[in-house]
Amino acid sequence: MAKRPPTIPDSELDVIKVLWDRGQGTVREILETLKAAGRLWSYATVATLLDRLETKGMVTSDRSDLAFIYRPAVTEQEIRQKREGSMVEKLYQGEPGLLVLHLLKAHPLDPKQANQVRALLEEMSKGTEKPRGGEAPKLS
Amino acid sequence: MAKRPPTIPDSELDVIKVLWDRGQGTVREILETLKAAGRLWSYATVATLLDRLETKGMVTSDRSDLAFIYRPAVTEQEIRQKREGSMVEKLYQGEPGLLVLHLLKAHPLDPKQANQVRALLEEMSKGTEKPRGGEAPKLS
DNA sequence: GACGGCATGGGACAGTTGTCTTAGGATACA
DNA sequence: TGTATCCTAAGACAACTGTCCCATGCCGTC
Repeated sequence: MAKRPPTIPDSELDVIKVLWDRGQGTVREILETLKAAGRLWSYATVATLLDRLETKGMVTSDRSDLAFIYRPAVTEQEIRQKREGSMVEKLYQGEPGLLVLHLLKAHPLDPKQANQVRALLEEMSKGTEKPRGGEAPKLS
Repeated sequence: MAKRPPTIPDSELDVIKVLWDRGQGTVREILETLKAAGRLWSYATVATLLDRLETKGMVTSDRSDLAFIYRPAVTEQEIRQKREGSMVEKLYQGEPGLLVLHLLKAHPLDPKQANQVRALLEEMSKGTEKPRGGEAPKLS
């Protein structure tokens, strides 16, 4: 039956995002933050989601006097990476370039971002022009 | 209870992708195509997935002498669009540009695609060169 | 006109997600 | 010390996913 690898469904994502933002938090703090953002969940719901995140190893908790304090155990970058990866693989034949193209066509960028993208491309092509420029493309 | 809006989970995606490729197909044809691609499912599994896709309105079927013939009722573009949209919203604060940037940083494009992207940007900026400053900075 | 195939319809079943209720322990303030 | 609070633990429950089994029906062939 090979358990499926752990994923972060949307509701859990909402929760861990709060942790990414604030660094840590108790159930109640997270609940309030979410409430402020329009996500009106019950206390128990948030607790359950944190629990599930913990069993998946996505957050850690440690007990303080009063309540458990949760902290993210994975970074937003990692999750983005993973999601992008699976999206590219599933819908773009494993070609990130296709996704980029598709995104650009579907939603024109505002000029500032367009420039950032251009700059990035510039830099990349510089790096690749005379290959082996020592990319260090590690950026997790 | 508010039924959740219909989504296409991964396994169904695998099935509808075959339909996008070949235009249409019977259960058996799809099964064989998938098998060739390494997805070894039972006949019943494929049938179930098609069934679910149909109740979601993602494919249509019509009976021929022998077997049902299925056809996609949504395009790959639409699904991509939807997935991109929710990804951008959930992980990139609704800013497609951020996703693009992130993708480029994480996976350097091969030169050909880089050029395509550049060209696209060029074209876009031509269209938007002296735009109205009104970006519509709507981001909830 | 009985048999072997392939098809459909229906259901099964465990694991995941979305959300919450409730019971029971610790805290805290009157 | 009693009562209001807040916390955790446990688990409920329906919908969705991933995968399949089986009963029953149509069809062509021997």
